[in-house]
Amino acid sequence: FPTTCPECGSYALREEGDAVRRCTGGLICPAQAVEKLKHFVSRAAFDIDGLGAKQIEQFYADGWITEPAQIFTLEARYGKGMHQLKNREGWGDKSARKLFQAIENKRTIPLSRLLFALGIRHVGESASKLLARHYGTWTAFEAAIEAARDGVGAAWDDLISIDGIGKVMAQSLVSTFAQDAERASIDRLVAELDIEATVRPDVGNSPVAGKTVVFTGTLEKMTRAEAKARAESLGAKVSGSVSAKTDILIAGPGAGSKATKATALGITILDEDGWLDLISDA
DNA sequence: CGCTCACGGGCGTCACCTTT
DNA sequence: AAAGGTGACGCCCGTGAGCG
Repeated sequence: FPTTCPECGSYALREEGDAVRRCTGGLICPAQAVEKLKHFVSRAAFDIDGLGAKQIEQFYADGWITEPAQIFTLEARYGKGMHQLKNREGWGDKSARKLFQAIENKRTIPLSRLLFALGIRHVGESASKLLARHYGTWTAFEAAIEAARDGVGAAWDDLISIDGIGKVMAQSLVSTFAQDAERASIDRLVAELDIEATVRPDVGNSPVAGKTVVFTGTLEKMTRAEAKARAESLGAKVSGSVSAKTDILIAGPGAGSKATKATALGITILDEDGWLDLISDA
């Protein structure tokens, strides 16, 4: 990407000696803006079919999409007329229609995905789920972050009381929402969306409630994402790495170092069927 | 029909945040 | 301070859609 940031004259990240400095240009930094957009459409975020890193770079370069909210106004702006999407090189009528449909499909989005998609420092997929579960709705979340702005008081204490959220992450959230330009961009996005509230899972008599589980290898009866969602809905914590705190490793064919480590640590290892048996009563 | 790209599935590393 | 875990990488592969 040829353009450099007018603030730092460089790309989003640069190294100075041992330190990695982060451009503070925010939204006026093209390198950051395009990376944020790529993150926005990535798998665990909005996951819009037909809109990947490559397309984002092109749309950004042409000024068609410069911030997330503009994804949702793309059809209104380029669905018809002289300069419409289906006339672009590499695009035909079919792919254009599919993209517009894929975008419409994601206009309704779970709160946790939206939070992750915002690309706030330190707030990844896991932290986004914690926040969504804690606050439930966008309205509640937004109000809480604003109320926590000064880093003191009940809202701040409540925020850092969430298991897995510390001061660094809390500060990152608060300062993002305190930046006017950033905040305005988020508001424009939210205005385009229908955000689904998060319901706390009813753990009930789940055999795996409170257990930490790790998946490795290939699952044959479900996808990773399905398996993870199922485990979480049963109150299990799904981690990506094996440690002494792991309760169960579910290992499919092709399992590698995680299975070795789990064996060394004496952790219960189940195959996919064993896992399905375990959770079948729940 | 060849090519490019999206996409899903996987592996591992490592800095660094949170918890103990 | 160490342990535990997350987040963000980079890398691999195979498959399938669809443009040209």
